[in-house]
Amino acid sequence: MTPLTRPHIVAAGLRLLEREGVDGLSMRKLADELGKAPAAVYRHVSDKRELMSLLFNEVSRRIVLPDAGDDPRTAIAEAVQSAHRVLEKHGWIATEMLNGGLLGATSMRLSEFILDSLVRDGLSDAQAARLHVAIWEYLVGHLVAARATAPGLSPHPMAGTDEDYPTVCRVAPLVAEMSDQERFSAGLMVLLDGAFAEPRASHGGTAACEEPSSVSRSAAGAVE
Amino acid sequence: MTPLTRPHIVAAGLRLLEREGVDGLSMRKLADELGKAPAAVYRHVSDKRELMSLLFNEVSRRIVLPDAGDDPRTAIAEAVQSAHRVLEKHGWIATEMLNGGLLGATSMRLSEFILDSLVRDGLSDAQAARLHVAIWEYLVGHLVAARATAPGLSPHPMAGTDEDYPTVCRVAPLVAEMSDQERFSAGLMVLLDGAFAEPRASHGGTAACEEPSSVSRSAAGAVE
DNA sequence: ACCTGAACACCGTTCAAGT
DNA sequence: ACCTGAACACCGTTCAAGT
Repeated sequence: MTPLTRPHIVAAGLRLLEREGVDGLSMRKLADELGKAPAAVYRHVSDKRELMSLLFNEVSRRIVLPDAGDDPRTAIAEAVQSAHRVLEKHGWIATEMLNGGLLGATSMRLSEFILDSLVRDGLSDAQAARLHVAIWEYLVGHLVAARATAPGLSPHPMAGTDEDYPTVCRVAPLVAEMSDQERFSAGLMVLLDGAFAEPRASHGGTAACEEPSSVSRSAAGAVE
Repeated sequence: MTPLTRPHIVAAGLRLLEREGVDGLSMRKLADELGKAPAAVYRHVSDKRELMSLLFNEVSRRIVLPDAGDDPRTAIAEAVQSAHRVLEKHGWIATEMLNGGLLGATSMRLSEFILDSLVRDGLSDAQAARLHVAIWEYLVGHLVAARATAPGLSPHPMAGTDEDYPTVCRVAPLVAEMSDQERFSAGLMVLLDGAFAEPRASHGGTAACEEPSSVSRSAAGAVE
């Protein structure tokens, strides 16, 4: 009836994703959801890959960046944690992250924010670049790992773990007790601890240990 | 002719993966490679998911752990870098990491090694658990991100980046100059810097900054 | 036991043809 | 311009039947 538009397609895609999960989203079902023939979608979207990219962009638009002016360490922590909260709700993002193109448009906002904060704080371009990549990769890895460990997807029951891997067995319950948020924040804090312990390119003094290590806890607490 | 065995299947799977990539590996093509009907494979392997799990295990067997006795920071760096080198060669591992089960059997060796090293060094179980998860997630994230950024998969050419994201544009070339190994090591070192700057549960003194920060470089150099 | 043939219920994508 | 019908070249998985 009414002609198809990209916004319609994106909305229907997200609806389908929410209702049936990643495996429930096919070009055919999408067309069905829109009341059209499968081929009709291809007039407006060149590819399934492009479709997923549009969906990712729509979701990542909801990442909120804190006001500039905060201490850069806290600001970065808040921004990345916001990204985590937004993306974590959509399991399919981890799945589609591998197809490339997802790292495109909207996530640039986050990248710019992180890099800018780091450079403002006195890191060299090279240091900032390295750290930014590390943070991004950690976020991606956490999303993927959380997905792989998700209930119902637990790895095959493994034999003889107790004798062969005593430390793993002793420590594993501790990890299970932590919420996903806690796990993510803990790792992010270690990463930021490492980054902000590095010597600055040009700042106050030589200052390798300029902040007490309790900052890691307070920065985490500010967001929770 | 000769009856099928799981080792035969695994070997054929890896052959196919190497020759044609992830998309070239289907149950049907695998059966073809083995000279059997598609259904024959299901006598020996219950699932495609189980097949992928077997393949992952075969590959991750090649991860080499350093001799115990080294300084734990260096030991962990070497072990994780070995894992990186082994897994990085197989792009399909990132793709299949999401299906769960992959984190099962063989990768336990690496986990046990990391956790044991950390606990021996004086970290509490809880600290070790958190850090181990962070390291693992960083490794996964790097593999996935490297895959997504791989040549030929570059994100859609984005419009107007230069004005909207000046820092990203200035810094991006610096990242492109780094090899994959360098990128990975840089992030890993930041992570370990953060971890080993944390206060120990029970060790020598209070010792928050017990090592000079140049260690981050030397640990990386020891492996290259 | 081990395997085959044939089918079921799907995919993404294309393309001539319709309005 | 926008859409449909029908097809092409695939998937993973199952199951009765063969040897």
